[in-house]
Amino acid sequence: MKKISIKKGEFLQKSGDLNTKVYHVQSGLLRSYIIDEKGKEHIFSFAPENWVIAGSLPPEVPADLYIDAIENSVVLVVNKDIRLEGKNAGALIRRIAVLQKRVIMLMSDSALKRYEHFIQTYPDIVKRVPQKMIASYLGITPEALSKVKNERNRNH
Amino acid sequence: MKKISIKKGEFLQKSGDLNTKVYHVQSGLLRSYIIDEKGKEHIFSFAPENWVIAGSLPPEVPADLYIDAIENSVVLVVNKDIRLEGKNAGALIRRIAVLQKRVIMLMSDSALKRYEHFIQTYPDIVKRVPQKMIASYLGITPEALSKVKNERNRNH
DNA sequence: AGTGTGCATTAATCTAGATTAAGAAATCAG
DNA sequence: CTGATTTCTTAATCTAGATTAATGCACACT
Repeated sequence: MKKISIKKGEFLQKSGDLNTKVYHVQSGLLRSYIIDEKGKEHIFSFAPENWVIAGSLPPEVPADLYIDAIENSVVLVVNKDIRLEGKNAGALIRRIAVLQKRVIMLMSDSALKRYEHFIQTYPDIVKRVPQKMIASYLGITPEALSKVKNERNRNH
Repeated sequence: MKKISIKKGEFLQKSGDLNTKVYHVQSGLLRSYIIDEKGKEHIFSFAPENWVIAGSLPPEVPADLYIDAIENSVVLVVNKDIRLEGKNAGALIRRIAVLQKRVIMLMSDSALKRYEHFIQTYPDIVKRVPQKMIASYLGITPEALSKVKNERNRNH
Protein backbone atom coordinates (compact mmCIF):
# COMPACT_ATOMS: atom_id res chain seq x y z
CA MET A 1 0.00 0.00 0.00
CA LYS A 2 1.47 3.28 -1.11
CA LYS A 3 1.84 6.22 1.22
CA ILE A 4 1.41 9.67 -0.30
CA SER A 5 2.20 13.11 1.06
CA ILE A 6 0.04 15.88 -0.27
CA LYS A 7 0.34 19.61 0.38
CA LYS A 8 -2.50 21.97 1.18
CA GLY A 9 -4.36 22.83 -1.98
CA GLU A 10 -3.10 19.91 -4.04
CA PHE A 11 -5.42 17.42 -5.70
CA LEU A 12 -5.65 13.72 -5.12
CA GLN A 13 -8.32 13.25 -7.74
CA LYS A 14 -10.37 15.30 -10.17
CA SER A 15 -13.87 14.87 -11.49
CA GLY A 16 -13.74 12.61 -14.53
CA ASP A 17 -10.71 10.63 -13.43
CA LEU A 18 -10.86 6.93 -14.06
CA ASN A 19 -9.54 4.19 -11.87
CA THR A 20 -10.09 6.09 -8.68
CA LYS A 21 -8.63 4.90 -5.42
CA VAL A 22 -9.77 4.86 -1.85
CA TYR A 23 -7.62 6.87 0.53
CA HIS A 24 -7.08 6.37 4.21
CA VAL A 25 -6.02 9.63 5.85
CA GLN A 26 -3.13 9.23 8.31
CA SER A 27 -2.68 12.89 9.11
CA GLY A 28 -4.06 16.17 7.87
CA LEU A 29 -7.46 16.93 6.40
CA LEU A 30 -8.97 16.34 2.97
CA ARG A 31 -12.27 17.17 1.38
CA SER A 32 -14.26 15.84 -1.57
CA TYR A 33 -16.59 18.07 -3.56
CA ILE A 34 -18.31 18.68 -6.86
CA ILE A 35 -18.33 21.81 -8.96
CA ASP A 36 -21.75 22.49 -10.44
CA GLU A 37 -22.48 24.03 -13.82
CA LYS A 38 -22.44 27.51 -12.30
CA GLY A 39 -18.93 26.89 -11.05
CA LYS A 40 -20.01 26.61 -7.45
CA GLU A 41 -18.35 24.12 -5.10
CA HIS A 42 -20.43 21.76 -3.00
CA ILE A 43 -18.49 19.86 -0.38
CA PHE A 44 -19.56 16.28 -0.11
CA SER A 45 -17.32 15.16 2.74
CA PHE A 46 -14.43 16.07 5.00
CA ALA A 47 -11.85 13.46 5.97
CA PRO A 48 -9.58 14.11 8.97
CA GLU A 49 -7.14 11.61 10.49
CA ASN A 50 -8.25 7.98 10.32
CA TRP A 51 -11.10 8.63 7.97
CA VAL A 52 -11.47 7.19 4.55
CA ILE A 53 -12.29 9.20 1.49
CA ALA A 54 -13.10 7.90 -1.95
CA GLY A 55 -14.06 9.13 -5.36
CA SER A 56 -16.68 7.08 -7.10
CA LEU A 57 -17.23 3.62 -5.85
CA PRO A 58 -17.28 1.56 -8.04
CA PRO A 59 -13.82 2.43 -9.40
CA GLU A 60 -14.50 1.65 -13.06
CA VAL A 61 -16.89 4.57 -13.25
CA PRO A 62 -15.44 8.06 -13.76
CA ALA A 63 -15.15 10.01 -10.54
CA ASP A 64 -17.73 12.70 -9.99
CA LEU A 65 -15.84 14.26 -7.13
CA TYR A 66 -12.73 16.33 -6.70
CA ILE A 67 -10.55 15.48 -3.73
CA ASP A 68 -7.99 17.94 -2.43
CA ALA A 69 -6.10 18.73 0.76
CA ILE A 70 -7.26 21.40 3.20
CA GLU A 71 -4.13 20.84 5.28
CA ASN A 72 -0.84 19.17 4.44
CA SER A 73 -1.69 15.50 4.71
CA VAL A 74 -0.40 11.98 4.49
CA VAL A 75 -2.68 9.32 3.03
CA LEU A 76 -2.50 5.62 2.41
CA VAL A 77 -3.76 4.43 -0.97
CA VAL A 78 -6.02 1.52 -0.15
CA ASN A 79 -6.26 -1.51 -2.38
CA LYS A 80 -9.77 -1.13 -3.78
CA ASP A 81 -10.95 -4.61 -3.01
CA ILE A 82 -10.39 -4.23 0.68
CA ARG A 83 -13.68 -2.37 0.76
CA LEU A 84 -15.55 -5.57 0.27
CA GLU A 85 -14.10 -7.54 3.11
CA GLY A 86 -15.22 -8.37 6.63
CA LYS A 87 -14.90 -5.45 8.98
CA ASN A 88 -14.83 -3.03 6.07
CA ALA A 89 -18.40 -3.94 5.31
CA GLY A 90 -19.17 -2.49 8.71
CA ALA A 91 -17.58 0.77 7.61
CA LEU A 92 -19.75 0.75 4.50
CA ILE A 93 -22.85 0.31 6.57
CA ARG A 94 -21.85 3.17 8.83
CA ARG A 95 -21.27 5.28 5.75
CA ILE A 96 -24.76 4.49 4.51
CA ALA A 97 -26.23 5.48 7.87
CA VAL A 98 -24.41 8.81 7.73
CA LEU A 99 -25.54 9.49 4.17
CA GLN A 100 -29.09 8.55 5.04
CA LYS A 101 -29.13 11.02 7.90
CA ARG A 102 -27.64 13.68 5.64
CA VAL A 103 -30.35 13.17 3.01
CA ILE A 104 -33.06 13.36 5.63
CA MET A 105 -31.55 16.50 7.12
CA LEU A 106 -31.30 18.18 3.74
CA MET A 107 -34.95 17.37 3.08
CA SER A 108 -36.41 18.32 6.42
CA ASP A 109 -34.14 20.55 8.50
CA SER A 110 -33.44 24.28 8.40
CA ALA A 111 -29.93 25.66 7.89
CA LEU A 112 -29.77 26.38 11.62
CA LYS A 113 -30.55 22.81 12.59
CA ARG A 114 -28.10 21.43 10.07
CA TYR A 115 -25.42 23.71 11.47
CA GLU A 116 -26.16 22.69 15.07
CA HIS A 117 -25.94 19.07 14.06
CA PHE A 118 -22.68 19.63 12.22
CA ILE A 119 -20.86 21.39 15.05
CA GLN A 120 -21.84 18.80 17.57
CA THR A 121 -21.08 15.87 15.30
CA TYR A 122 -17.78 17.20 13.94
CA PRO A 123 -16.53 19.70 16.55
CA ASP A 124 -12.89 19.31 15.54
CA ILE A 125 -13.54 19.92 11.88
CA VAL A 126 -15.39 23.12 12.69
CA LYS A 127 -12.20 24.54 14.15
CA ARG A 128 -9.94 23.50 11.31
CA VAL A 129 -11.94 24.59 8.31
CA PRO A 130 -12.88 28.00 6.91
CA GLN A 131 -16.50 29.08 7.32
CA LYS A 132 -17.22 29.07 3.64
CA MET A 133 -16.42 25.35 3.52
CA ILE A 134 -18.79 24.63 6.35
CA ALA A 135 -21.44 26.57 4.48
CA SER A 136 -20.66 24.57 1.37
CA TYR A 137 -21.02 21.32 3.27
CA LEU A 138 -24.33 22.44 4.76
CA GLY A 139 -25.65 23.40 1.35
CA ILE A 140 -25.94 27.14 2.04
CA THR A 141 -23.94 30.26 1.18
CA PRO A 142 -21.31 31.74 3.52
CA GLU A 143 -23.57 34.79 3.90
CA ALA A 144 -26.42 32.62 5.11
CA LEU A 145 -24.10 30.85 7.53
CA SER A 146 -23.04 34.20 8.99
CA LYS A 147 -26.68 35.04 9.60
CA VAL A 148 -27.32 31.66 11.21
CA LYS A 149 -24.38 32.04 13.58
CA ASN A 150 -25.53 35.50 14.57
CA GLU A 151 -29.02 34.34 15.28
CA ARG A 152 -27.56 31.48 17.31
CA ASN A 153 -25.46 33.83 19.45
CA ARG A 154 -28.37 36.14 20.07
CA ASN A 155 -30.34 33.30 21.68
CA HIS A 156 -27.00 32.48 23.37
CA MET B 1 -36.26 -16.87 5.06
CA LYS B 2 -39.81 -15.83 5.81
CA LYS B 3 -42.15 -14.61 3.15
CA ILE B 4 -44.65 -11.95 4.19
CA SER B 5 -47.73 -10.59 2.45
CA ILE B 6 -48.62 -7.03 3.25
CA LYS B 7 -51.62 -5.03 2.16
CA LYS B 8 -51.64 -1.48 0.88
CA GLY B 9 -51.29 0.91 3.80
CA GLU B 10 -49.97 -1.62 6.29
CA PHE B 11 -46.68 -1.16 8.13
CA LEU B 12 -43.64 -3.36 8.03
CA GLN B 13 -41.76 -1.24 10.52
CA LYS B 14 -42.19 1.92 12.54
CA SER B 15 -39.72 4.53 13.69
CA GLY B 16 -38.25 3.43 17.00
CA ASP B 17 -38.56 -0.29 16.34
CA LEU B 18 -35.64 -2.40 17.45
CA ASN B 19 -34.21 -5.39 15.71
CA THR B 20 -35.15 -4.21 12.27
CA LYS B 21 -34.96 -6.47 9.28
CA VAL B 22 -34.00 -6.09 5.69
CA TYR B 23 -36.74 -6.80 3.20
CA HIS B 24 -36.47 -7.99 -0.35
CA VAL B 25 -39.54 -6.99 -2.33
CA GLN B 26 -40.92 -9.80 -4.53
CA SER B 27 -43.97 -7.97 -5.79
CA GLY B 28 -45.71 -4.71 -5.05
CA LEU B 29 -44.26 -1.42 -3.92
CA LEU B 30 -43.06 -0.18 -0.54
CA ARG B 31 -41.72 3.08 0.76
CA SER B 32 -39.62 4.17 3.71
CA TYR B 33 -39.99 7.60 5.26
CA ILE B 34 -39.57 9.74 8.34
CA ILE B 35 -42.10 11.97 10.02
CA ASP B 36 -40.57 15.23 11.19
CA GLU B 37 -41.49 17.17 14.31
CA LYS B 38 -44.11 19.12 12.37
CA GLY B 39 -45.76 15.86 11.42
CA LYS B 40 -44.65 16.07 7.82
CA GLU B 41 -43.64 12.93 5.91
CA HIS B 42 -40.37 12.80 4.00
CA ILE B 43 -39.98 9.78 1.77
CA PHE B 44 -36.52 8.35 1.90
CA SER B 45 -36.89 5.58 -0.64
CA PHE B 46 -39.28 3.61 -2.83
CA ALA B 47 -38.82 -0.12 -3.30
CA PRO B 48 -40.57 -1.85 -6.21
CA GLU B 49 -40.09 -5.49 -7.25
CA ASN B 50 -36.61 -6.87 -6.69
CA TRP B 51 -35.44 -3.96 -4.62
CA VAL B 52 -34.31 -4.14 -1.06
CA ILE B 53 -35.55 -1.86 1.67
CA ALA B 54 -34.24 -1.59 5.21
CA GLY B 55 -34.79 0.35 8.38
CA SER B 56 -31.66 1.32 10.19
CA LEU B 57 -28.58 -0.56 9.38
CA PRO B 58 -27.08 -1.55 11.78
CA PRO B 59 -30.03 -3.51 13.23
CA GLU B 60 -29.21 -3.00 16.91
CA VAL B 61 -29.97 0.70 16.56
CA PRO B 62 -33.61 1.80 16.71
CA ALA B 63 -35.11 2.38 13.30
CA ASP B 64 -35.53 5.97 12.26
CA LEU B 65 -37.75 5.11 9.33
CA TYR B 66 -41.28 3.94 8.82
CA ILE B 67 -41.82 1.35 6.13
CA ASP B 68 -45.25 0.73 4.66
CA ALA B 69 -46.86 -0.64 1.53
CA ILE B 70 -48.05 1.60 -1.29
CA GLU B 71 -49.46 -1.44 -3.09
CA ASN B 72 -50.30 -4.93 -1.85
CA SER B 73 -46.91 -6.56 -1.69
CA VAL B 74 -45.00 -9.70 -0.95
CA VAL B 75 -41.60 -9.41 0.70
CA LEU B 76 -38.89 -11.77 1.81
CA VAL B 77 -37.40 -11.11 5.22
CA VAL B 78 -33.67 -11.28 4.68
CA ASN B 79 -31.32 -12.66 7.26
CA LYS B 80 -29.49 -9.52 8.36
CA ASP B 81 -26.02 -10.86 7.99
CA ILE B 82 -26.45 -11.55 4.32
CA ARG B 83 -25.79 -7.87 3.82
CA LEU B 84 -22.17 -8.37 4.67
CA GLU B 85 -21.40 -11.13 2.27
CA GLY B 86 -19.80 -11.32 -1.15
CA LYS B 87 -22.04 -10.03 -3.87
CA ASN B 88 -24.17 -8.13 -1.38
CA ALA B 89 -21.27 -5.82 -0.73
CA GLY B 90 -21.72 -4.77 -4.35
CA ALA B 91 -25.30 -3.81 -3.54
CA LEU B 92 -24.09 -1.75 -0.61
CA ILE B 93 -21.68 0.11 -2.82
CA ARG B 94 -24.38 0.82 -5.35
CA ARG B 95 -26.57 2.09 -2.53
CA ILE B 96 -23.83 4.45 -1.43
CA ALA B 97 -23.46 5.75 -4.98
CA VAL B 98 -27.20 6.44 -5.15
CA LEU B 99 -27.21 8.20 -1.80
CA GLN B 100 -24.20 10.24 -2.78
CA LYS B 101 -25.92 11.44 -5.92
CA ARG B 102 -29.04 12.24 -3.92
CA VAL B 103 -27.09 14.36 -1.43
CA ILE B 104 -25.38 16.23 -4.23
CA MET B 105 -28.68 16.82 -6.01
CA LEU B 106 -30.33 18.12 -2.85
CA MET B 107 -27.43 20.51 -2.34
CA SER B 108 -27.03 21.79 -5.86
CA ASP B 109 -30.08 21.18 -8.06
CA SER B 110 -33.41 22.98 -8.37
CA ALA B 111 -36.72 21.19 -7.83
CA LEU B 112 -37.15 21.04 -11.62
CA LYS B 113 -33.82 19.30 -12.17
CA ARG B 114 -34.48 16.87 -9.34
CA TYR B 115 -37.86 16.04 -10.87
CA GLU B 116 -36.38 15.51 -14.34
CA HIS B 117 -33.79 13.21 -12.86
CA PHE B 118 -36.40 11.29 -10.93
CA ILE B 119 -38.73 10.62 -13.86
CA GLN B 120 -35.96 9.43 -16.06
CA THR B 121 -34.32 7.31 -13.39
CA TYR B 122 -37.52 5.77 -12.03
CA PRO B 123 -40.08 6.02 -14.86
CA ASP B 124 -42.14 3.08 -13.61
CA ILE B 125 -42.41 4.44 -10.09
CA VAL B 126 -43.67 7.77 -11.40
CA LYS B 127 -46.71 5.99 -12.83
CA ARG B 128 -47.49 3.95 -9.75
CA VAL B 129 -47.26 6.57 -7.05
CA PRO B 130 -49.40 9.60 -6.16
CA GLN B 131 -47.92 13.02 -6.92
CA LYS B 132 -47.66 14.00 -3.30
CA MET B 133 -45.31 11.10 -2.68
CA ILE B 134 -43.07 12.12 -5.54
CA ALA B 135 -43.02 15.63 -4.08
CA SER B 136 -42.16 14.18 -0.69
CA TYR B 137 -39.28 12.19 -2.19
CA LEU B 138 -37.97 15.25 -4.00
CA GLY B 139 -38.10 17.30 -0.84
CA ILE B 140 -40.78 19.75 -2.02
CA THR B 141 -44.51 20.25 -1.44
CA PRO B 142 -47.16 18.85 -3.81
CA GLU B 143 -48.04 22.46 -4.71
CA ALA B 144 -44.48 23.17 -5.77
CA LEU B 145 -44.44 19.97 -7.82
CA SER B 146 -47.59 21.07 -9.63
CA LYS B 147 -45.88 24.32 -10.55
CA VAL B 148 -42.77 22.51 -11.75
CA LYS B 149 -44.78 20.18 -13.98
CA ASN B 150 -46.64 23.13 -15.47
CA GLU B 151 -43.49 24.99 -16.22
CA ARG B 152 -42.08 21.84 -17.77
CA ASN B 153 -45.08 21.42 -20.08
CA ARG B 154 -44.95 25.04 -21.14
CA ASN B 155 -41.41 24.58 -22.50
CA HIS B 156 -42.73 21.28 -23.89
C1' DA C 1 -77.50 7.98 -6.07
C1' DG C 2 -75.54 10.72 -2.57
C1' DT C 3 -71.79 12.03 0.44
C1' DG C 4 -67.58 11.69 2.41
C1' DT C 5 -62.45 11.69 2.25
C1' DG C 6 -58.29 12.21 0.03
C1' DC C 7 -55.76 13.94 -4.18
C1' DA C 8 -54.37 17.44 -7.59
C1' DT C 9 -54.29 21.94 -9.13
C1' DT C 10 -54.35 27.12 -9.05
C1' DA C 11 -53.68 31.37 -6.92
C1' DA C 12 -52.22 34.82 -3.24
C1' DT C 13 -49.09 35.67 0.14
C1' DC C 14 -45.00 34.83 2.92
C1' DT C 15 -40.20 33.56 4.11
C1' DA C 16 -35.61 31.23 4.26
C1' DG C 17 -32.01 31.59 1.98
C1' DA C 18 -29.73 33.39 -2.61
C1' DT C 19 -27.61 37.18 -4.79
C1' DT C 20 -25.19 41.40 -5.05
C1' DA C 21 -22.33 44.71 -3.12
C1' DA C 22 -19.12 46.73 -0.06
C1' DG C 23 -16.18 47.14 3.85
C1' DA C 24 -13.28 44.93 7.62
C1' DA C 25 -10.34 41.24 9.07
C1' DA C 26 -7.37 37.64 8.26
C1' DT C 27 -3.84 35.13 5.44
C1' DC C 28 -0.44 34.86 2.07
C1' DA C 29 3.49 35.93 -1.12
C1' DG C 30 7.40 38.18 -1.98
C1' DC D 1 7.17 43.96 6.81
C1' DT D 2 3.92 45.19 3.28
C1' DG D 3 0.73 45.07 -0.35
C1' DA D 4 -2.40 41.76 -2.39
C1' DT D 5 -5.59 38.31 -2.27
C1' DT D 6 -8.93 35.69 0.32
C1' DT D 7 -12.26 35.31 3.88
C1' DC D 8 -15.89 36.97 6.87
C1' DT D 9 -19.57 39.85 7.92
C1' DT D 10 -23.44 43.17 7.28
C1' DA D 11 -26.99 44.99 4.67
C1' DA D 12 -30.41 45.54 0.67
C1' DT D 13 -32.85 43.23 -2.56
C1' DC D 14 -34.64 39.20 -4.96
C1' DT D 15 -36.63 34.52 -5.67
C1' DA D 16 -37.70 29.50 -5.27
C1' DG D 17 -40.40 27.21 -2.85
C1' DA D 18 -43.52 27.12 1.58
C1' DT D 19 -47.92 28.10 3.42
C1' DT D 20 -52.71 28.88 3.26
C1' DA D 21 -56.86 28.54 1.14
C1' DA D 22 -60.27 27.49 -2.33
C1' DT D 23 -61.95 24.51 -6.11
C1' DG D 24 -62.77 20.47 -8.88
C1' DC D 25 -62.06 15.27 -9.13
C1' DA D 26 -62.17 10.54 -8.31
C1' DC D 27 -62.72 7.28 -5.74
C1' DA D 28 -64.79 4.64 -1.92
C1' DC D 29 -68.64 3.70 1.34
C1' DT D 30 -73.37 2.96 3.26
